[in-house]
Amino acid sequence: MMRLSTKSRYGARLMIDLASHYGKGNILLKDIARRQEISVGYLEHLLPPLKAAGLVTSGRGAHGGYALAKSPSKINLKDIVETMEGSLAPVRCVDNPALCHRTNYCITIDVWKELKENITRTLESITLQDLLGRRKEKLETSLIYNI
Amino acid sequence: MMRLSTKSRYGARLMIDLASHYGKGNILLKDIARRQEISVGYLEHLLPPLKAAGLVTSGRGAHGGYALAKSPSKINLKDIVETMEGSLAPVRCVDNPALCHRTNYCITIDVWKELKENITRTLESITLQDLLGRRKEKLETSLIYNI
DNA sequence: ACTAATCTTATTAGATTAATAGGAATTATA
DNA sequence: TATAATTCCTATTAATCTAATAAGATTAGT
Repeated sequence: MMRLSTKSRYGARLMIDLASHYGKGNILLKDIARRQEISVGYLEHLLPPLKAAGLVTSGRGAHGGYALAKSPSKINLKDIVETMEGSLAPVRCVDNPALCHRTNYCITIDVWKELKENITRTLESITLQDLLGRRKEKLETSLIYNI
Repeated sequence: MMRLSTKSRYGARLMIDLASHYGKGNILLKDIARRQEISVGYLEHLLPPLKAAGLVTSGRGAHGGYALAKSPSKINLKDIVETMEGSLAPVRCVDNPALCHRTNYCITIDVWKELKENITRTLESITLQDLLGRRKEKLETSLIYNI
């Protein structure tokens, strides 16, 4: 069904949460879990790859927790989704043409490549900073209309 | 992993095959299966939804087979992939916001909507006719360079 | 030492996907 | 009208992937 895994969905929310506390030191998984309604145990799976990708830093023990490794304006959704999914290719052969012996005369592979590039560009164009701005906006309009 | 199912991949190849025989009457699954290296049994699963979507017509019994319901220039990849996948939404809540109680203040849902629209536009822009043209081109350049 | 946190690995259950199999229904034609 | 060739339909299986939990090891401040 060409669906993002929950790793990506939760990963995005996790990173937005970290972004909204950027500059305030290490943030506890426990607190993120409460705010985002995701179990600590599940969050624990999301962080190692994000750390390996250089998107977050961590500290262990007391005063431990997580923080963004760089400013929210320097991290975009492509960074996050790509590390969570492993690849943005909608079809395996796009990353590894050797998988299919038809690659040489197959035209659909070119289309799937275009689709991947398009998805990549779209996600690249949205930074965590943008998302914080959007949230503020959404919150304000919902306050106006929902009270 | 945000992958297209093989239904979409095979569906695209099936439809290109039909497009390349457009106007020549009904085409046998047996022949498509041979040319595309897909089992007849599997192809049989792909066709009912394509037929329901008004993209192909079929005839049973002797002289039976399948044909495009309209010209290759009038069918695009969005038509095909959407009927094969059921939806192009990368996240369920995009099609059905009621699934998640956070929809009202969630910002990521807006991003996933944008992603869906982007994927839709990309696939819409490529018709079966375009793909036939590309194949011709690819074949010619491969003849030049691979002999 | 104690406590609170991240880190690591294993396991389970569930959902989805891919593919096959077998037979029913249909239709031109000999 | 029998036959052969085809689409159509339903069930089943096997494999893969995903989501989520659990339990303990490691680390670091107090």
